Order: sequence, then structure tokens, then C-alpha cells
Amino acid sequence: MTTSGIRVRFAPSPTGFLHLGGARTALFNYLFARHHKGTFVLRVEDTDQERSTGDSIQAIFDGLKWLSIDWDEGPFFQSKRLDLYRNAADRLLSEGKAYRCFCTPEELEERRKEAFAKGIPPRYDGRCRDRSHFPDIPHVLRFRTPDIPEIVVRDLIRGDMRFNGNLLDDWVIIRSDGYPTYNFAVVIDDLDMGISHVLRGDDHINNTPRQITLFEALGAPLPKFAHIPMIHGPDRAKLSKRHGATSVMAYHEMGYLPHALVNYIARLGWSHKDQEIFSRQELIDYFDLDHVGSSPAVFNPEKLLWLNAQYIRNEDPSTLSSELLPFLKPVRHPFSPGPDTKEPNLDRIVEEWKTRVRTLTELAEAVHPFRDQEFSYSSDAMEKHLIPDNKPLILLYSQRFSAISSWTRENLEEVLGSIGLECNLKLGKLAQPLRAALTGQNVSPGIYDVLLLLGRDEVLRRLDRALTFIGQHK
RNA sequence: GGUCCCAUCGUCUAGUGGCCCAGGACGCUGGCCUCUCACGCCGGAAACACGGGUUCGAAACCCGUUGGGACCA
Repeated sequence: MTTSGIRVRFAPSPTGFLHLGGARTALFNYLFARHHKGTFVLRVEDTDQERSTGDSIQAIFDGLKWLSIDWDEGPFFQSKRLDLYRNAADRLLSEGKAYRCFCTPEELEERRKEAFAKGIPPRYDGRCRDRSHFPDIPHVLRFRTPDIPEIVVRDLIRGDMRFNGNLLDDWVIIRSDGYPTYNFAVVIDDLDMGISHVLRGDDHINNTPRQITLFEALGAPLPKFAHIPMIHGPDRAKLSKRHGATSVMAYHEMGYLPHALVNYIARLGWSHKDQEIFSRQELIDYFDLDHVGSSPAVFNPEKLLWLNAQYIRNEDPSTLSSELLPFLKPVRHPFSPGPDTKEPNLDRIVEEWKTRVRTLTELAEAVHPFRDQEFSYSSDAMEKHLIPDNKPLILLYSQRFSAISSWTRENLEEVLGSIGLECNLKLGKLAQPLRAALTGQNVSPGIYDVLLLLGRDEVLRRLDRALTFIGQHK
């Protein structure tokens, strides 16, 4: 698998479902790895005991699986690698690059308030740096931040970002409970896993200077960094729960196709000339960091819907049918189309509907009257077409359809044609009442397709039902 | 408040100093096709945040302003 030295990772914290932003970060890492024939590592950053849950871990796996974003190594769990962080910290301690700090949270909070009152940025003052007495009480380990005036983050997407090194304080690397802090565990893991490129959300930009000083203190080469801009909601704030559906799996439930979502999030922040629709292979072939933009993108549900519709109508009917299965409503009153027609074939129904829907949920809704005898008449259909004036026409249909020798498109066209001539009606006037009687709607696939899909027996039954209905409601 | 980032149609974006009085896509909209609705096809409205530079030439480079965002507290 690995033929290049490129190694990337997706490192989610399991504190919720996989949201769109996380999915995109995962996707970009995946695409980058596949494009360069590198290795994609999955690492679960579950050192926050309070907020990490098993359900979240499962939700993240489910989301990645649904989107077919597969990884090469892992999943690794930080909670199972505590020794690694401990050892690294001990090494720093013995080298004098870290030290024990006995300041209590209360003391720190007080000093923070004082600093705030004086209007200076609160930062640890380093008072435990050189202490020689180590009482046997709980303490944290702090990193002895080197005195560097400026730290430059070389970012593959944004270029150089300069930070004032004097603003970094001696941050905690191991908490008093023995757990590593976020920034510490990340660096130790990226190093241990040989990560060559760190592609992550740009909400981590401000963590990078600290991480760089740690890499350097460890004598380790720096990975290359690439910070991907956030995905925003319509209010231009970071996408979150209050923006509605942000869980990847929620899109599954709403009837989106996984590749449509992948295609959509790929194009959010990345582009390849004017192309909008990409196969998985094209995504892999074309993906590059040079064309990842640097400004945040606003999530647009309309465009996702359009893409989903594209994928639905380009999918072959049998694949689509099987994807549709979980969305189908139970059929309570099945019907047999009659001797001239095969069983109502889901593939054929889907074929006729797929250019008219945008989600699998809509498709399931549309398909139902073609599988179940029970359906209701829409108010439009009742007002415009299921009216006494049309009773003779519907009766005529019933008679002529009964008389057809075989139920073929040609014969049906002939029936409608001849009725049109007899009654001096154009196809428009002929088809609508028939459509309303057969489907209960003013909108459906082509009238001949509807007739063929339902079959003679069911068509005659529905015509009878319409006649009865009109009789009762004149 | 501090640090950092960002800025092309409503939205996603193309654009890497002349090909741009700015191209594509979604959405909106006029029309064609047509048995309805879609699909498809043809057209339209719609943007370089502002102000200074640099340059023969700036959407692109630099500075400032404004606006937005993220992180930390």
C-alpha cells in the first residue's frame, strides 16, 4: 500500500457523531493519501474521559463506512497509549525540557484574574520552573517552552504564518491525573506514527506553534501542515447542531446517496477547474492541496440536493432499487398487474421515477402507489379531473382497455389515438383525467408508462374506483 | 480582550499580472421540447468589500480601512 513516504491521519475526538466538517477533513486526508499512494491512519483521540463515549466512536466508524472512506492503519485509541505519553514526558523531564508544577488550580485562577485586571494576557509565569523541592502531592508536568522570539508555521495552504514566541507559556503536557493534554498527545502520536502531513481543520492553527516547539524539543522533524478552512452555516458561523442536520448519518436517513455527499463536501473548499461531478477515482486522481481554498465555505443544502438528484438519475435502476429498499413503505394491499404484465417490477418503476425525485425518501413516496392498491386522490386531481364531466371518458377508457387484445404500448397508443379522434380531444385533455384516475395525482411518469406499469387488471380496477368516486362526489 | 486566519455573483467556485467591461455550477428567471411533472436544450439578471500604492497594465502584488471567522481567556 505504501509506496511513498506520505502518511496522513484523521484524528477525531469521539464526543459526538461524525459531522460534515469532520467528514470533509477525513475525506481530504483519504484523498491525499490515495492520490500519493500513501498511508491513511485513523486515530481516535479519546483522552477526554468526561466527553468521550463509545457511541460516538461507533458513530464515527459508521459515518466513515457509509461514505466509503477507508483507512489503512488503526483505529488507534489514545486512551490505550498512555504509557507512550508518560514515557515521552519522562524523557523530557529527565532532559530538563519539562518540569513538575505544584501550583493549584485555585492559585492559577487567582493569578489569571490579576493578570486580567492589569490588562495583560494571562499566562503561566513559570514559577515552578526551577524549584528543587518536590513534595509527594499531585502535580502536573509542564513543557519548558524555549525562548524563541518568532515561530513560523509553514502551511501548505496558507503559506507562512508568524507567531510571537514570547506569547507562549509553559503549558501543561501531563495533567495531575496522569492523562496527557491534547497538544501533547497529538505531537507524540504524530511522531510515533510517522505522520508526514497534518491535514486538519483550521481551528487548530493556534495550536500549531506549541506543537512545533515540542517537535523541536524532541529533536524530531516537523510534519508538513495544511489547515483546511471550516465549513460554515448560513449565518457564517462554524457549522454546529443548531444549523440542523450536520451529522453525516442524518443525510443517510434523509435519502441521500453517500457519493453525492462525498462529491458535495469535496467541492466545498476544493475545486478542479469547472468540474462539478466527480467519480471516486477522479477525486483521487485530481485531488491536490494547491486547489484547496483558504476561505471558509458556507454549506448550501440546495446544491447538495441537486447533486443527489444527479446521482439518482445517473444510477442504474437495479442498484437504485436496492438502495431504496430500506426507505420503502410497507405494501398493505398488493396487486397483480394481470396476465399480460409481469409482476410490478421495482426496477421499472424506479426507472420511470428517477428523473423526478431528488432523494431516496421522495422516490419511496413516489413509488408507493405503483406497488399498493391503496392511494388517495390529491385535491388538485379531484378538482380538475375527477369530475362528473369526465365520467363518460373514463367509462370509455374502461371499455376500450378491456377490449384490447394484448397490453402493449402500441395498442394503448392506438386506443388513446382513436378516442382522441372520436371525442375531438388532444392528448393533453385525454391523458390528464386518466392520469388522475390511475395515480390520484396530476403529476406522474408518461401515461403509457403508467398504464404498462400497472397492468390491465389494476388499470381497470382503478378506473372503476374513480367512477365510483365521481358518482359519490358530484 | 489577546493571537491568528479570511474577503470574486445570494451560495460553491474558476482566476497564480495582460486571454477577464470576470468563466462554470446551485438557486432565481424567460423560452424551447412536451400527455402532466421532471429530465434535457437555448437565453437572462446577478460578484472582483473599500481606499491608497507598485506597474505600461491589476480581481490577481504591497499597505491601510472595514467586515466576517476561529482559537485562547
